Amino acid sequence: MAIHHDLTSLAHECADCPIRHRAVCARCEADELARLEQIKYYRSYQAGQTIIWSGDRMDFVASVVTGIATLTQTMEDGRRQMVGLLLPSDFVGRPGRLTAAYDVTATTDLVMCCFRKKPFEEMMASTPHIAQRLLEMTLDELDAAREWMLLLGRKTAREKIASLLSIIARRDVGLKKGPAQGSIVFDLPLTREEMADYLGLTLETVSRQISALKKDGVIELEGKRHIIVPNFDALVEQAGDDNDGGFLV
Amino acid sequence: MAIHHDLTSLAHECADCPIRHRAVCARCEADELARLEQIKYYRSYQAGQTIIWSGDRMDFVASVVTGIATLTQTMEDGRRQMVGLLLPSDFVGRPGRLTAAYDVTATTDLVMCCFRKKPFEEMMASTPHIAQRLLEMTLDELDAAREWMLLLGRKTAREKIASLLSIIARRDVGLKKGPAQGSIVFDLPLTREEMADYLGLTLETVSRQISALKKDGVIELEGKRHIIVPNFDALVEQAGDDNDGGFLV
DNA sequence: TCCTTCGCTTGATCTGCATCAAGGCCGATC
DNA sequence: GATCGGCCTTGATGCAGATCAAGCGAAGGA
Repeated sequence: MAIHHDLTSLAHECADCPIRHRAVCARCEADELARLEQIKYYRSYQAGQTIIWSGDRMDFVASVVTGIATLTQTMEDGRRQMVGLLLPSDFVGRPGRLTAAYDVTATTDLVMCCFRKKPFEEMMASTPHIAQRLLEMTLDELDAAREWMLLLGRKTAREKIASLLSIIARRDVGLKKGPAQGSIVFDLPLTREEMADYLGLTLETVSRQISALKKDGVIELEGKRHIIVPNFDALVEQAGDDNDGGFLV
Repeated sequence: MAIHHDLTSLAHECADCPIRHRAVCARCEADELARLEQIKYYRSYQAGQTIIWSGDRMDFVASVVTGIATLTQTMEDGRRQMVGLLLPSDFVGRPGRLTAAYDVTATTDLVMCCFRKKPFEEMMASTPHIAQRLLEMTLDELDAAREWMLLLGRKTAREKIASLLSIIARRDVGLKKGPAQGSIVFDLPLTREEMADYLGLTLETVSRQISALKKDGVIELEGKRHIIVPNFDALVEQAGDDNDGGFLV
C-alpha cells in the first residue's frame, strides 16, 4: 500500500482517486507527506470492538483505511442514535479537543491510520494546506449531518430505509456492479439493529420495511445482507429526496 | 460598534468575550483584521425575509451581527426541517462552494456582516490562522448537528421542547437574568411553527407540550413568547441529556 | 368600530411506528 | 448431529404524536 493510500483523506493524487464523493483532490506536496509519514502508525480492530468510548481521552486523530466504523451517542436510559458512519478515507477525531464526544465502534474488521495528535496539530499549524483540506472535509460532513437531520425529523420509515440503502449503494458503486444493466449489488455492512440506530427506528420496523421494499420489487435480497437493486432510480424515488445529489454520509 | 465586534466569529478579544460557548479566543492579529475590514460590507434584512434560497448562487460568506436566521431544508411535498439556527456571531456560507445548500431566512430583523467570497478565500489561503479558526467553528457546528440528530431520532416531544428551550436559554444567558435567584428569563425568537420545524414535530404538538411544561411548573409564560424558567436544572432534566454540557446550536 | 389575519390553543380522532411476544434460520461449538 | 446463541422475521396490540377541526385573542387596516 503506497504512502498516498494511507493519506487519501488528507492528500491524494488526482489520477487514480479511489475515493468517491470526496474527490477534492489536493496537490501532493512531498514534504507534507513525508512529515505525516513520520508521525503515523496503524491500528487494527475486530468487528464489534469499541475503539473509543465517549468521554475518553483521545490523543490521536485517524483516517479509516479499510472497514467500517460508527459514531454513536447514548442516553442514560440506553436509547442510542448513530450520528456518523465512517467508511474508508473518512476522518475521525478533532484537533483541539481532548476527549471524544461519541463512542466509536468497529462494525467490521477495521484498519485505521492514526496520527498522534500533538505532532499532527503542530503540522497543521505550520501547513495551511492541511487545515484547509480538513475544513473542506468537515464542511462535507456537516452537510451530510444536516441531510441526515431532514431524514430523522421528517421522513417515513420506508423513506429512511430507502435513503440508507441508496447512500450505501452510492458509496460502494464502482466497486460492485450488478450483472443486469443498471442494477447494483452490495452487502449491507450493518445489522438491522445498527440500521435502526442510524435511522431513529426500531429493528423490527427496519426488518418490516426491508420486507416491504422486497415485496414491492424495489430491492431483492440474497440471504439477510446481500442486496440487489435492479433499478437504482426506483430506489432513490422511494427515498423522497428532491435532488439525487450530494449525499455524502 | 468596534471593528472586533463585526468579526467576533473569526477573531475576538478574550477580555470581554461577548459570546458564550464559542469561547475559543484567537489572538487578534492586526493585519488580518485590517484586511478583513477592507472586504467586508453589511446587509440588513427584515423579519421573515428569505436571505438565500437553496440552490442560489452564493458569492459571499457572512457572520451574523444581530438578529436570528435559520437554515431549512424542504422536500418536494412541503415537509420542512430546520437544520441550523444562526445566532449572533455564527457563520454562514462555505468557502469553496458555489451554491447554497439550504434556504436561509431571517426570523427576526437581522444584520449580517458579509465578506465577498473570492477575496475571503484568497485571504484564507494566505492566512492559516483563519482556516484554523473556521475549522474549529465548523467542528463545533458538526458536534451541534450530531447532538441534534440524537434529539430528532430518539427524544420524545417533551424532551425535544425542553432541549430547545434550554439551548436558547443557554445562548441568551448573561444577557437576561430573572429576578428570582437562579431563574432565567428570555423571549422565544421562534414561532411555534418554526420550533416544530426545528424539532421534527407539528406546531400543535409543540403548543401542547409547552402547555404541559407550564402546567407542571417547569416553565412560566407571559404572553406567548416570554418564558420564565424558575429552575434551570429542572428544565435540563426534562431534556433528557446526560451531560449538561456543550450544546452549541 | 368592525373585520380580517396571524399566531396560538385545545379537543377529537386517526395512524405509523413502538412494544411485546413467538418462532425461524444459520453458523459455531462440542 | 445436537445444541446454542446471534440475527432476523412476523404477528398482535398499544400509544405518542399526526391530523382534522374549532375557536380565541391581539394587532392592524378599512
